[in-house]
Amino acid sequence: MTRLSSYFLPTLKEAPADAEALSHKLLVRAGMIRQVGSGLWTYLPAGWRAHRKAEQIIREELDAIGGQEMLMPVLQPAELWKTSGRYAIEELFKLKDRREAELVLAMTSEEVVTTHVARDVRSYRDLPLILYHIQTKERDEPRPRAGLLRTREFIMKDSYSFDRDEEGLQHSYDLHIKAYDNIFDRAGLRWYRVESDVGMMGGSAAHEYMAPCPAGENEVALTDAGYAANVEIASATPQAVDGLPSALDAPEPVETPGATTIEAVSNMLGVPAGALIKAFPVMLDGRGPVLVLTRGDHRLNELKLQNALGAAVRPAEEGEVRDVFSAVPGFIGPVGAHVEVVADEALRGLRGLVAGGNEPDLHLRGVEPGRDFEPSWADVRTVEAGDTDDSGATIRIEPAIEVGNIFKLNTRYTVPLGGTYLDEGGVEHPIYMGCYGIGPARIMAAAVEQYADEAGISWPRSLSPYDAELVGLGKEGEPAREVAERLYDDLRQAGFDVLYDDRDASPGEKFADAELVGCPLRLTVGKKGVEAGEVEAQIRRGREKRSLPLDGAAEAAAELWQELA
RNA sequence: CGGGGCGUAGCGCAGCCUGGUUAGCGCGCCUGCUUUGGGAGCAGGAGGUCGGCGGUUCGAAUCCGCCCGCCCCGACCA
Repeated sequence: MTRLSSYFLPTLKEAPADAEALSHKLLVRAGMIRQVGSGLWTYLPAGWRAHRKAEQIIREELDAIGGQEMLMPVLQPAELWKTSGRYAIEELFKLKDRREAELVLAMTSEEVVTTHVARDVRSYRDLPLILYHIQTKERDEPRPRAGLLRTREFIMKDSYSFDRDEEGLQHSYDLHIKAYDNIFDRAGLRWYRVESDVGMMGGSAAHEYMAPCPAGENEVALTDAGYAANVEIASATPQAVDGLPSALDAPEPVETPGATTIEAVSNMLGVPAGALIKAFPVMLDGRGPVLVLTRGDHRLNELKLQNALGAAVRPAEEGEVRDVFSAVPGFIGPVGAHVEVVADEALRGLRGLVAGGNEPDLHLRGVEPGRDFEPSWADVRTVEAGDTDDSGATIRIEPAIEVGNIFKLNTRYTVPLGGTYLDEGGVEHPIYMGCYGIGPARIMAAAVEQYADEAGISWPRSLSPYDAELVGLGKEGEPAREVAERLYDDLRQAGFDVLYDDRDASPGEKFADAELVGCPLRLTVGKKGVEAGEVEAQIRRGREKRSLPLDGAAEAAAELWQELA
């Protein structure tokens, strides 16, 4: 029984002043969520129903690939995290109990699940396994934001696969791709599966599922030819430099007083920014100084640089530029450099470039990589809209919400935590592992972001808290109300989850609330309709209205429902 | 962590600069009557430690100091 007259669905005419993202504003206004603290949210009854719809889709698809649902604790011994090497993570909440024993609040559950597998899996006969749970996660985020998009406490489905070798892991990974594709299709989202960073903590492959929308925190590079990657790691063919100066036989000094920026040098010499070599003096963890070069119109991508060099990178400090690089800040360049030089691939083959002269107020023109200095080459720049993929298709860049990710961990956790098995010959091997996450709350937020209109939320029918909202007009005791009551029963008989607006409120208020809350179908029973023998149906997405016969309205509504997205 | 902003009734805001009786407005809420196909009308009513602590002052929402909370941009997000 869900009658609005007694249901806790506190809708608001105005959004909280500090809400910025559309999903944040609408989920609050529609009475789905309320804030408790920064990054801490309560799901009110209707919001929780939507969340559970998302969970259930995830559960069914994970079960379909052989996943086994379980439940692990949020509160975990610090010892496990010390063993795995993750205890130092700043986002990890750490605490002590009354006996001063150290505990953590889990942000994911690799340590615990691996411990169970390590203890109880001994034979190749016990593998493969896919284990998952849908559990609260805690993260001490530096900056929670945008309602449900980035919170300190949230519910996540995390699954873990255990296989005897890389081939098995690949199979489990492929199964998850299949499950995830189904999940996001069923959730009604527009989504992309993109290549993503494997991180510093080991692992050999990773993909993210991205739902494009303006509030997204991530950027994805896409082409119509099917290229899809997180901008963090995307690669592409750069656009050519227009107006490159002609080549010279040897570099030639040119006075550039006070010109320490790309823009200043470019203006002073009358050459495009792309004709410049941008030089970044960086310090490499455990390897010392490196001079990194990109084209002047390109941006260095620190993550790609770090991955290319295989070590953590930090910018050199001003003193280091002078002492270690023997260079002048603002005029640093690769010709005659005393340190290792790494050049971005986009510079390869270019001639007639302008580079810093390593002396105050001096640049060199006619510079040619490979002739005037010998770099090692790497792809370390950030791709841009307008670049092209291998097939020649043009890159576009869209903001997106990360709604899921899949990750090959290999033996990153099984080795430190002792996860091994014996093969047919009695030989011990480490177990190969994968981990796979989905945030149901982000699915909700992405659905709101992607489909909302000026009137409010428009849920995909698979996520909607209720299948339909029934609006009964008129006063209690009037014939229209009795008809509405009967239809309410019929709809429930027909298998609908119905939200019935039986409040003593004006029609306008009821319609506005129904559209704000966003059920895919609205059925209205009023005096006029009853006299004409019809029920008005409104399809929320597009707000198209249709007339249904009063006799058999529930069946007609069920048919209409089948057509909805 | 760097930068910016905000904190006065459930929500949205004014008042603060220039200190001075019972701190206002709109929406929402309660009661009654009317109204009922697009956020109704009239009448009456309830609701506020002005984020907290301390200071200045005869007197502080208002001035000063410290603290707390929240939002946005950036950094960060293994």
